[in-house]
Amino acid sequence: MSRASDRAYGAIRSMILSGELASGAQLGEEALAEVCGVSRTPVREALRRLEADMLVVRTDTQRSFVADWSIDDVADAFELRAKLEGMAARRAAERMTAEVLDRIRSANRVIGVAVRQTKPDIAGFLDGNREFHAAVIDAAGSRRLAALLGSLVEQPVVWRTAYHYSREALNRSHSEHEELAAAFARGDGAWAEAIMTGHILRAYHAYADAHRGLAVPEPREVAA
Amino acid sequence: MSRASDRAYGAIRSMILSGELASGAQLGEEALAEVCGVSRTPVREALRRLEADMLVVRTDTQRSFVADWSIDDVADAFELRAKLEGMAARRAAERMTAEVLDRIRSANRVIGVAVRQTKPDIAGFLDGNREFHAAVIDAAGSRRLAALLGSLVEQPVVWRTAYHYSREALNRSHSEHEELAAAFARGDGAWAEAIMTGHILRAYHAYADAHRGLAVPEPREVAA
DNA sequence: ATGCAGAGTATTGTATACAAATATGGTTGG
DNA sequence: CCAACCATATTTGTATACAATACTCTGCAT
Repeated sequence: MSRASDRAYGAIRSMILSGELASGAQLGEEALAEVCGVSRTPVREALRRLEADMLVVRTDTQRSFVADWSIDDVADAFELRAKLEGMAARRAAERMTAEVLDRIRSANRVIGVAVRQTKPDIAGFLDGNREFHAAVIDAAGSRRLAALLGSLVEQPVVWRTAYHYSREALNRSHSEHEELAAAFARGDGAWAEAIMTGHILRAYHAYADAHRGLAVPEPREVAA
Repeated sequence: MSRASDRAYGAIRSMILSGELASGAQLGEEALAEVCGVSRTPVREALRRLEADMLVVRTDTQRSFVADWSIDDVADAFELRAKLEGMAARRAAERMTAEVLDRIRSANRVIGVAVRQTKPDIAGFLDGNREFHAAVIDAAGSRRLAALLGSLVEQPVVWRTAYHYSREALNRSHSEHEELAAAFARGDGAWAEAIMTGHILRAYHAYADAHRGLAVPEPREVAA
């Protein structure tokens, strides 16, 4: 069984990503320890990890809060992710193997099935998408690049917003994945990088479009 | 006064960067607590932070060791840094202010003085260099980008190797800084990005050249 | 009303004790 | 001689107690 600090980390993290713990909510160590059924020690460790993930911020007086992702923060994260995952795609293409290509194509099939439903299967789409991008990052073969991207892929609000994506956005995303797979098959690093970078930036715009259409509370300010 | 965990973090970090704690050395919590004059609790926190910085690795059985930076790891880190700091330079150029430009130019003067000594003042060069790059990263105005770059700029071995840089490498580095300042003054983001990316990659080659000339022990293997 | 001072409350930081897990070294059986 | 195994020593994980720090709310003075 996993360690208490891992369980606390996972529990708090998923509460943040799901929105159960809202932006700006204070994260008291005692209260979280209660919820997770452990002592403060593993909770403290979990909070520090989440802080490194930028899902949690601390004030200058050491109080922890759920990080507040303004629309600018999200744009910033996507811009960085576009650049870094572009690099990952190029490297992956340069060292592509049959096994990895299979993994990528099988992820694409999942996405294709999800997108073609009469009512698109968003959960399936997200699963396939996650697997596709994980495969690319693994194939890039850089622990460091993988670590940097780790803090950029999971963002609160963003995945939940996928449930409001337009069918056009979903179809375009799927065809871009196909195009990427083709570039990988040819070992065309420059092309893979260009497609991937554009793909992430378009994913951001799909998010921003869906986001604008929703009644989103203004992000409240949180101490630096 | 700073907190015990901060002192432990700084102490262990500088021991790693200076080489006092060599690659592959085991980092026992008890022993470090003794050295730092604190209990294990803050030491544990420091080790987790250093792990996030990738200066420390942990085995699958939770033992901590000083990370082993092979020449490939260093190349990888520089490649990422070149890309990200290129982004930072572009953003900085786009939002340049008179104050920031002053800060950058004053850092350049420090570099210029250090480089022009009959026997180059490497410590001064490194100080000016650090300040220059810190100013650019600050001016980019992205907390997230700054956080990602944080784990890439300080590398064990690398700075120590600067003491073996050739005069040509130092002069070229200085003139590149001047060229960057000029791009910033013009607000020329694309140019600043191009120069900065090349600048970092050349810094890597200066490192690799100096490194090859030294008697460097083969990196010993360390458990994953 | 507004701002400041102080006591009292709540929260975080550190040390320590003990439990759980892992490494080590020697012994035995093959 | 080697490998598997057990007892022991070492190391890490967690809980808890207490200290230090930060917050809050009241009352008072302006």
